[in-house]
Amino acid sequence: MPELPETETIRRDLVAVITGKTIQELRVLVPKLARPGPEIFCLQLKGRKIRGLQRHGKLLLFELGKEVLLVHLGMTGALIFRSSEALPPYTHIVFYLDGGKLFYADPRRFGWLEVLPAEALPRHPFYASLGPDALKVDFLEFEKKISGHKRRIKEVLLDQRVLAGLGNIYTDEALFRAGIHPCRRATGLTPEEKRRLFEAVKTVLHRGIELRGCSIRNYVDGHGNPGHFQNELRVYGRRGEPCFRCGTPLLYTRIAGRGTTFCPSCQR
DNA sequence: GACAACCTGACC
DNA sequence: GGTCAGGTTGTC
Repeated sequence: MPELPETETIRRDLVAVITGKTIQELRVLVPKLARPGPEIFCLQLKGRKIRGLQRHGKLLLFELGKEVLLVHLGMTGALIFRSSEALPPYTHIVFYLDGGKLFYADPRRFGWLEVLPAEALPRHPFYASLGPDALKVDFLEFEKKISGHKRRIKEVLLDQRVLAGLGNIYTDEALFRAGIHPCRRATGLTPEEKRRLFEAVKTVLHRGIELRGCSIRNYVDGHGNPGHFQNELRVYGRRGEPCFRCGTPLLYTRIAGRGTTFCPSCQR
């Protein structure tokens, strides 16, 4: 579900309503999602004040003073703030704050939440493996990170160790806008193509945030409402349909285990 | 690299 | 019944 723009939309929604609030009580309904385990999870979080909410790639970081809470939304995770009791479907964890509730809902349960001491964050295996945030890199760093890989460019863009935040939708959309075939080797991209790709990545991510995320299936923002980027998709989910630019039927293939849609004529 | 695994649901 | 799905990890 959530790539960088969806995660950022949720972050902005939540910052406005939970900053300064205290976790008074919590309920864990699906133990395996609460790391390192449900007991420690509750013990460490109860009574903590939410000082801030950061994001790195697709990862959310709740700043709680001595502790930090990491939340990865996986494929279908959602964080929904409500003042009413109404439990969203597939709610697995509930945070009772002073003035509202924060629900973690996730039909497929691929997401996870983990509490750890703030000083241990730099050694956290997942956090430490992440490359720079895709929205924050400048061109020089972008070029440095994606160059030198023999792999196909789509694989490289999806690799969170290279850049953090791009997922399947925004990768396909960026490659289309840059006019680059997803099977091209990263090594073989010309400086001009890298520049176009950099600009395309920034454009789709910013536009995704502007439209509050892409709700094709499950995604909802921090208040449970869908986003609108799905109305601006040019290739993702359009296999077999005519390219908006040249009319050629869009092709579908599989790269790094992910469905990939592209225009064989516009993307070279 | 390709593929299965973790899960549940939607769609043909 | 089979296929596919905004992610990540671990195995041949």
